[in-house]
Amino acid sequence: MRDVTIGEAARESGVKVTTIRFYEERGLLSAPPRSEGGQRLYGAKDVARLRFIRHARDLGFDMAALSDLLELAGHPDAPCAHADRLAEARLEDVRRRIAALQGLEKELERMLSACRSGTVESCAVMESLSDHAHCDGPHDTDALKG
Amino acid sequence: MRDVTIGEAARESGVKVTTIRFYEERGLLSAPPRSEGGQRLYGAKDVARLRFIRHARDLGFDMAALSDLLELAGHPDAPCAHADRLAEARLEDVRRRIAALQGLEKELERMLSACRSGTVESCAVMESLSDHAHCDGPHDTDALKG
DNA sequence: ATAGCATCTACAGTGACTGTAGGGGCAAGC
DNA sequence: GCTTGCCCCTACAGTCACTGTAGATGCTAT
Repeated sequence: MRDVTIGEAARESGVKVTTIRFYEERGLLSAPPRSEGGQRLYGAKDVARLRFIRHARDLGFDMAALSDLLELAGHPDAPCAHADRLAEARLEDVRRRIAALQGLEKELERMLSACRSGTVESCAVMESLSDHAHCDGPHDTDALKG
Repeated sequence: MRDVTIGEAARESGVKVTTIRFYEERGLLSAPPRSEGGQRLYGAKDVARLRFIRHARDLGFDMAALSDLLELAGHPDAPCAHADRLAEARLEDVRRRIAALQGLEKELERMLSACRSGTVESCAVMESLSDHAHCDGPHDTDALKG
């Protein structure tokens, strides 16, 4: 378990140097020992923890959930129901986001397919944005001009 | 075109009171006239502009794109190619996010379906997070934001 | 006149970083 | 030994698009 500098830990884990220091400040990572010159020295466990963090962040877990997950990781004998719940909450959130984005995709497609590259006045994109029929309330396209 | 207070403008447009003031500060909305008591007074055009802003924000346009769109809205004779490009960029971004999130959805589903509610040590969720095999490729962390 | 909500300004806080300024550490080449 | 050049250090400001707060004032209804 040789020690590596923050730069190498960054390269190995895929977490940026500044972000590693930020995680240390936020307590996601404990402060590592330092070299005589004051540089941080990381071992293999730290790098593994960084990779864990990065993977979880990539999956959309926020830092609060990450704290929980890292706490759990330190207690392998505990029941995993908690981790399970966190993952389920993530999955629900991801599905909600997908549904919302697919709605946007449809609306943007509709806007673009109707665009005839004329002037702004008759542009479907602008009309679409002025038209709040898909949100709520009345619309008044003319009121925006001038 | 009767004038309304910020509260009513908020109700009619669906943009919160504080957010309206924030937009004014950022120049998305020009400073409206005031009542004798110093309260902001909005006309129908302002409310329409707020609805336009809200709709565009809902569709994921950021404030820089919004400035462009609002500028365009003021020049109805200009060609609409610019608005078109903005919408296309939005659509591409939305599709990238959807693809990224569907990847996450699959991974989370896999994690959860393998979880036997045992201990953390054998929990598929934790294993999955520790295992970086599924995430070596280039990453699009942005896909998770917003 | 009073109650009670709406509005005002000004500023701090959010999440998860990113960027900058101004310095010091460290290995290689001269 | 000295310089070059990259890596690292701390501390703090900036990002985005708001949200929240405090304390004062305006407006409306009773």
